[in-house]
Amino acid sequence: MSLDARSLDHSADRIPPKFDAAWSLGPSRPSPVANDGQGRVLSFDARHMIIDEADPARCSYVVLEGSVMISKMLPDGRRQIIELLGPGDVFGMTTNRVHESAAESLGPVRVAAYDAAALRADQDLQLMFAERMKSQICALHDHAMLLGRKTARERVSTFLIRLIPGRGGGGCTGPVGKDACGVTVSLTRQEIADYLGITLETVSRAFSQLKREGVLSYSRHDAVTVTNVCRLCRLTGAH
Amino acid sequence: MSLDARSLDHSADRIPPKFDAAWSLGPSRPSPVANDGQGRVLSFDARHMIIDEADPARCSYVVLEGSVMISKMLPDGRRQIIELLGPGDVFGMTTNRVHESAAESLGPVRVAAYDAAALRADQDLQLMFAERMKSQICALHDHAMLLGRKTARERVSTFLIRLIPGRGGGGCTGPVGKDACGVTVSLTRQEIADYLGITLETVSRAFSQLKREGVLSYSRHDAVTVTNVCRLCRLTGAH
DNA sequence: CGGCTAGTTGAAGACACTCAACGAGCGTGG
DNA sequence: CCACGCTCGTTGAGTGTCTTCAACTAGCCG
Repeated sequence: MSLDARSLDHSADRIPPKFDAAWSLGPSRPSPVANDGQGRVLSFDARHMIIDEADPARCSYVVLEGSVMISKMLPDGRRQIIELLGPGDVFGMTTNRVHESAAESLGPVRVAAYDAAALRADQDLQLMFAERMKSQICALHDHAMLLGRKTARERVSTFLIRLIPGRGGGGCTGPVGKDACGVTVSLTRQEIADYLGITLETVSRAFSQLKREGVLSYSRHDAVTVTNVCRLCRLTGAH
Repeated sequence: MSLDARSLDHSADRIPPKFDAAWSLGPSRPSPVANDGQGRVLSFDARHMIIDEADPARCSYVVLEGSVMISKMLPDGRRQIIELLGPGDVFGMTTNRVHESAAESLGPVRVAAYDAAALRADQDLQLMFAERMKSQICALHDHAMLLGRKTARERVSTFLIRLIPGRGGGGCTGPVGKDACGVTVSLTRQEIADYLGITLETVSRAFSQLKREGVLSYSRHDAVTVTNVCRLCRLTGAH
């Protein structure tokens, strides 16, 4: 069994949006987004700030390849990672003059940037943005539930389930044969913590506990095997 | 000084979206949304379920008048209120066959319902939906920060500041003369708690503490005077 | 090998939760 | 009219989960 989720065949446009695990993948296939030349294509290395908080708002972006994380900071340094985005997802939209959240590449990434004029001119592009915003709003709703009401253990379980394409969601088919699955965790413990609204120690403890209980196994930090997906699913609080 | 925020002159389309306090108002002015007859206008009493979780997805909605709250439940009964919406805001969009969150009227409310075909046919409507989704995504980002990283006291302070139009946000002008303001709290303590991701007791304690410290004063539960808006603002964690 | 980063684990403490009692306000009905 | 029940809010006491602080380990690179 592969430890690398990227070997699984699923494209961003077929997965129900709120369980889209595209951002968990390593180097990813090009997104289905048509780029008719109006959008400037930009490439960034890993951990590069694409948008800083309070940057003047010039463009909206589409992720073409790779993963992007959206975050916000409080003046005293507390950080919240708001969204984890994969190919097809959009970011940088604002009704304000400035961006209200930062965007950073998780790995090497390619994005397309569209200024307001380009967007206004292309109706297909507008529709695509609208569709994506809908799915991302669903994901944000789910995440608000996680942040507001779930325990640390449930948060970490939910996080891990989201890494497994097609599982844990409404359209989950249930276990198919041996119910194990390998996933690549491309975030540090600190980043997972900032995403889940807990501390890195709590994340670490939750991982260790799940490992001790036989739900997970791993030797490398970033290559985790979920031994029993259904059991993990029952720990998310959603079922 | 009035205890009723509705007396203040501000329309939904001029307020920066993430600090839009339209949902804090009582009976509200009609929204600027053009209703060209394609959308069915629906009216509901207070505390009426407009959408149940897992309802088949038929329409997208625009709030015309009144306030709507969007929420999700876990199977064990834990609830999270995800969004509080006012005139101009949209809800019910989904890429799925079913709605993934519930919508309930806070007071008497009028909404316009558009099915997919109506939306596809009207480009202005699409644009309006897209613009609103942008602002609501910003609000969801802000709220994720609140839920993930703020203390109970900061959450309640943020909640109260959001009730005050034009204050607490980026475009905050600072105190103008005597820095007091009356607001109408049209949610129960339980609802505030479910919105802020804490318990009703914690909400109550936070209110009491702020009152004891002289930041707030109130005799009725739903009519609160913020005695010193700037001081409250400094308690939100955002400044 | 030393220094650095990332992760794990332990001990102690704080913040919010749970459970419970009590009080205020309101509508109903005797 | 007042008693009653009901809902909603407040407050207290005790508990628990998660945080904080700190020590320690593993892996990596010069």
